[in-house]
Amino acid sequence: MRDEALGSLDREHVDRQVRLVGWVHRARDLGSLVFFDLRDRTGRVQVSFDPEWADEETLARARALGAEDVVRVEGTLAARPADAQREVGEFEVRATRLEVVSESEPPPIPVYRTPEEEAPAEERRLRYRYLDLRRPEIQQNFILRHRVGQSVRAFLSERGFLEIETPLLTKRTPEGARDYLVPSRVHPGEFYALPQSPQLYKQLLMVAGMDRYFQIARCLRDEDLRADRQPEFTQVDLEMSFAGTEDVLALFEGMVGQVWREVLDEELATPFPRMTHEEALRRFGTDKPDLRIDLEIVDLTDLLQEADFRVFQGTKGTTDRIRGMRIPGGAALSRREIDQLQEVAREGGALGVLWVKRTEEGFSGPFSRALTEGMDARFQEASGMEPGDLFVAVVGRFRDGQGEGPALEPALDLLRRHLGRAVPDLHRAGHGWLWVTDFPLLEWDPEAERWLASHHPFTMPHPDDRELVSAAAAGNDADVGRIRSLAYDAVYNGHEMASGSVRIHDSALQEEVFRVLGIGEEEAREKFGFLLESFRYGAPPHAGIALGFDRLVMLMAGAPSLRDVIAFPKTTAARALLERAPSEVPDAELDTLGLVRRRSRGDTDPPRH
RNA sequence: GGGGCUGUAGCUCAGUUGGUUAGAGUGCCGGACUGUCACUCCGGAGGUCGCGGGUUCGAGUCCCGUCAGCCCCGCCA
Repeated sequence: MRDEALGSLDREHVDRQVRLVGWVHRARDLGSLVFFDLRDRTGRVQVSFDPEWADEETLARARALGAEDVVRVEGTLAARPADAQREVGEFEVRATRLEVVSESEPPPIPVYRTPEEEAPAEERRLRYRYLDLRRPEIQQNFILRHRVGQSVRAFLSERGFLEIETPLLTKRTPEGARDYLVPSRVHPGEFYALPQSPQLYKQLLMVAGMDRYFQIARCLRDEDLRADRQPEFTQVDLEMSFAGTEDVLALFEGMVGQVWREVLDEELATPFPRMTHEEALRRFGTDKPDLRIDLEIVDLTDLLQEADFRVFQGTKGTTDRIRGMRIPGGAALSRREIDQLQEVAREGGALGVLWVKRTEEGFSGPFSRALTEGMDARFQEASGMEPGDLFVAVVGRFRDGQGEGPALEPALDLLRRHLGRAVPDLHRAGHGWLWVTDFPLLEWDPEAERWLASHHPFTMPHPDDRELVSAAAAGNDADVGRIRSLAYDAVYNGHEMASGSVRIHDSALQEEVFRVLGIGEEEAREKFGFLLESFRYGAPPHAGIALGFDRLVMLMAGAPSLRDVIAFPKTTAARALLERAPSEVPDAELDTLGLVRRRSRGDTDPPRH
């Protein structure tokens, strides 16, 4: 049908006959002259009709063209004058033939937009997704996505990883996110679950001797959505035998490094910086710090609780802390901007934020009263405050303290990110990759009133904390919260991008961890008996990681939402607007599945659109 | 489950203190136009003001409910 894709046209084709196909992007009808831009995924080229080379019938057909018609043209490729190459590029086709291959009704949402025109409402874009996806800008995202995927595949294949698919119809996940359930027709009343991740299968593949596995795997979780969360998403999932933390981290850095080199043509600095979970919380207030922001938390409790200032003195004899940040250049913030910080701090669970400015005249602001003579010099030394700086502090309970109620790390995290945006020069460009290691093995779930695995129940405890595990398994849970694990996260620009761990491959240790988790023998056998059983027959030590593929592509593409890098995404309410899912099914079908429909009260009609 | 924002022509939006026939740009239809590239110019059609109820002499505008989309909290081992 065609000689070339539009993006393949080059100087070699000038003065030659070409046959091209594509969509009518935008038409300009000048009477005897007609121009339009022909578009396909690879590019755009102007097609021109002039009585000099086109007959009247062809001209008439060109005048009748509408946006998004699919057409085939034949003509001579011509170079265009350099001063006229705006928009449509270097070449034009002087068309002698024009054939409408497939006519388009006026599209409900435009594919071509002027630079100033806002994009159609997202609802419209999703309803007519096949039109939305024709937009060259969004096609770029999918080209990028493809290239990242290919780069990852090649990298892992070259290093001996086998790509192996794992089941979509599987068993319920006992903990964690809500499962999507699929009723079994053959076994009425029983359900498959769609996998939240291939976690158990990839460990079984290690026991199966596959040595190194990867999969660009779909994962499904029935949880509420966000801009960076979809119910079905894709992970680059991998697992390696006879490997520990260092092997996984080095491999991952190599993989991301190759992606950056091949797709973005940039060299990433490796190895990535590392910090422990404890350090990340202490210095940045979060387990996924954005290292591009040049702000760091300091603890000034010992100094400031000696000041003549009631809020500070109130921390004496408690485990409450006074922590804050020096904001270089922050004194330039307006009163209104500083007032806004109260809101930010409250959002993070603090009662408010105390602040002090240092100007050439000295300290000013709410806690300057605490900085009496002597104290001011010590504060300045401890904080490093220069003229023009601002210091913000919150007072209360932090994670490392005792007592009830929310901890204040999130308040400092929010303040840090807010101020990183608000104050000029605190936010560096670049790629802030980093490893966070030694996550706690368990975290307390106040609702369930028990300890839950913070990564998953098969995570290897940190070797230095083995005794704490044994103690906790024996019933002494005083230090349960302090047990660290061999779990690690890769963080990129403040986003959690990948998460993994060294796994337990020893039945005795696994049983101990289950006991700490309050999972009985019976329960463990019922829930993951098949995995535990496999460990009895020679399980290799193994470790792995999973990378959020959509999220990585989103950030690489500079897209504001996962929806811009997933071809057919769901709405915030987990609906598919194009094909209209979920939808009701006839009672007969439910009957086959052994299901009975029960409607909520007052809900008498199927959802409309 | 909770909070916030949005919903007016195919699309993007304006619409004052509640007041006559709800507007603009673009797209669409018709006409003119020999180098456009956001072509230009002339004319025309096009409205369930998301939906339901209420207040009012009168509602796009005020109130209540509801649906949908988006952002956030909870949730996401």
